[in-house]
Amino acid sequence: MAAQRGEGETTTTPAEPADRERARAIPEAAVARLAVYLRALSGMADQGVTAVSSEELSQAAGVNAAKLRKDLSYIGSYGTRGVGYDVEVLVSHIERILGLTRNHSVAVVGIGNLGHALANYGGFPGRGFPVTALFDVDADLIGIPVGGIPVNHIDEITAICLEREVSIGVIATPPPAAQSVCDRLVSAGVQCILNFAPVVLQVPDNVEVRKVDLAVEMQILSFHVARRADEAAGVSVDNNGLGVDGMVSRP
Amino acid sequence: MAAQRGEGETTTTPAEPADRERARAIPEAAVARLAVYLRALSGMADQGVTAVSSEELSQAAGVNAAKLRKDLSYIGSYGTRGVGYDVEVLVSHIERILGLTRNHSVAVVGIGNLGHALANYGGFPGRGFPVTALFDVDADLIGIPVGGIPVNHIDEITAICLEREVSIGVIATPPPAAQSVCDRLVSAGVQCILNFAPVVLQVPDNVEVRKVDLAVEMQILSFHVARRADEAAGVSVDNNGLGVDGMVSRP
DNA sequence: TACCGCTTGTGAACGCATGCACAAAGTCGA
DNA sequence: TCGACTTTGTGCATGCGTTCACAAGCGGTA
Ligand SMILES: NC(=O)c1ccc[n+]([C@@H]2O[C@H](COP(=O)([O-])OP(=O)(O)OC[C@H]3O[C@@H](n4cnc5c(N)ncnc54)[C@H](O)[C@@H]3O)[C@@H](O)[C@H]2O)c1
Ligand SMILES: NC(=O)c1ccc[n+]([C@@H]2O[C@H](COP(=O)([O-])OP(=O)(O)OC[C@H]3O[C@@H](n4cnc5c(N)ncnc54)[C@H](O)[C@@H]3O)[C@@H](O)[C@H]2O)c1
Repeated sequence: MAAQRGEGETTTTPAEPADRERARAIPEAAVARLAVYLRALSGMADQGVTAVSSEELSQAAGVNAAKLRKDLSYIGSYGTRGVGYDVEVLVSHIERILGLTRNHSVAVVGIGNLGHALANYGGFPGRGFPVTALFDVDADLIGIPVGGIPVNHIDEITAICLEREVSIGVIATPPPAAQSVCDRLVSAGVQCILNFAPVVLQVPDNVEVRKVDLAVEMQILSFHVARRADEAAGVSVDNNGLGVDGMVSRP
Repeated sequence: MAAQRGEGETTTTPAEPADRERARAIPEAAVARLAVYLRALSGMADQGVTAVSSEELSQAAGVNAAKLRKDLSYIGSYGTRGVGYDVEVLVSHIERILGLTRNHSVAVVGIGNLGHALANYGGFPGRGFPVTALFDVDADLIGIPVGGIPVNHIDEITAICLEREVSIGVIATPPPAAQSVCDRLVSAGVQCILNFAPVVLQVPDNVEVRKVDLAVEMQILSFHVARRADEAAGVSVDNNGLGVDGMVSRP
């Protein structure tokens, strides 16, 4: 990286990709891992560790060392060859890249089973994600404080989100309500949404949605159980199981 | 372990792509989507829809139609050209592939905020994932039923998991306890684990772990906020930049 | 029966992500 | 000061996953 010319990206620029697209220089997958590295590094810092090698950190994060180094290279060269990385320096750079240098106010919508757990969870505020607003439709809940924050009626969502500068909306309502809640959040200027409802949300291009779908997670696990069972049973391998008449010619 | 140079010829040819390895013919990413298709299809079936085209289904699942067809092709050819897919047929084939033809008993460990929400959640049993055991260390919780299941002490985990044939273990304990809980689950023969604790779990090869890490999800969203803000501010995309003094002014 | 329009299934191209291997670049001890 | 040793940063190859594009196949229709 030292003697590089002002080109920035070394790759042979292919034709003409939209300039704005250039922005996403860091692969999404790498971003997710950076968050994991950050947590491992924070833990180390708390224990007084000041330096770490890619080998050690990769172990703590459960990834390949080469991959870790490549991930870090996306954000710059902050290591010292022959030594490793300074924990604090790395922490601050990852925090900068992830946009953690400022707080991101969070609103939770749907204060049922899951909403209560989220609102009571102490792990977010400490990490720069203060929960500042809670919403529901249930009259019995309005005004009741959960995790120190009183629940507001969903109809106040626009005003309150703007006022409290909510940047992340969490949807924990029943599936049928999810899309409408999502629309309201978007109208209120919220551009990031974390969705727990098992529904595919429709949003404008400028809004980022991430979903946490426990049923899907379980089903993926189930798939692996089934595959393992099949393997053990010696069922050679054709996904066409159910041989009934599914097997036709395949040259 | 820096590699010695004597091995120039290492090209590490895999020599022989093991035949049995052919088994994993279905990409993991596709498996996750199949679960989403399944949900969309179930919803359609409930509404009396009997046939669906790849275009319609892909829309409902929020993916590209070509990708959907390729995903479905991994499990066989069950569509009718010129017509589309029979909803029920597709449902049954996806269920078969995902191993949903039999129930998967679930145990939740750590009945705190999150554990309560999970235990009370009605969405799992209906989908073939009955929660059959709850564990905690807190004496005040032992014996109390949550979602209809009484909480047992963690020390009983092995006996109860074996007895109730638990195949999926959900970890919802504080981070420091997660690894030990995981080890206990594995000893009890549980081969699939869903982990909510922000910890990288160490497990044997024959155990499948999936993690749900809300802090990471939030940080990914934060990254996008930051990226958007940078873009809007016209900061040409250079991940270096060290904001400390870089923010002072923009050329 | 023969044709037509529609939708599937898939070969092939492309692009992203992973992992390897090694030169570059630094530290440390003598 | 020098050389040996350590660890980073990255070019490159490989493999996976996505997307495109279209022939094959099917139902409906004349
Ligand atoms: N609880 C879990 O462990 C769990 C697990 C997986 C998925 N989920 C999903 O998370 C969501 C919430 O689950 P839950 O168990 O907390 O459900 P819940 O029924 O306990 O809570 C839902 C809450 O949303 C409120 N609500 C309903 N409509 C609303 C609206 N239009 N605007 C605002 N609030 C509204 C209800 O008043 C209620 O308080 C569901 O979509 C569920 O499928 C939950
Ligand atoms: N609550 C949330 O919304 C949320 C969000 C993100 C992540 N998490 C993570 O999920 C986990 C649980 O969160 P929570 O808010 O429910 O915590 P909590 O403190 O409310 O509950 C933890 C429970 O685990 C039990 N426990 C502790 N040690 C145990 C052990 N060795 N064996 C069995 N049980 C044990 C405790 O008695 C307690 O009941 C934590 O790791 C947390 O970081 C929670």
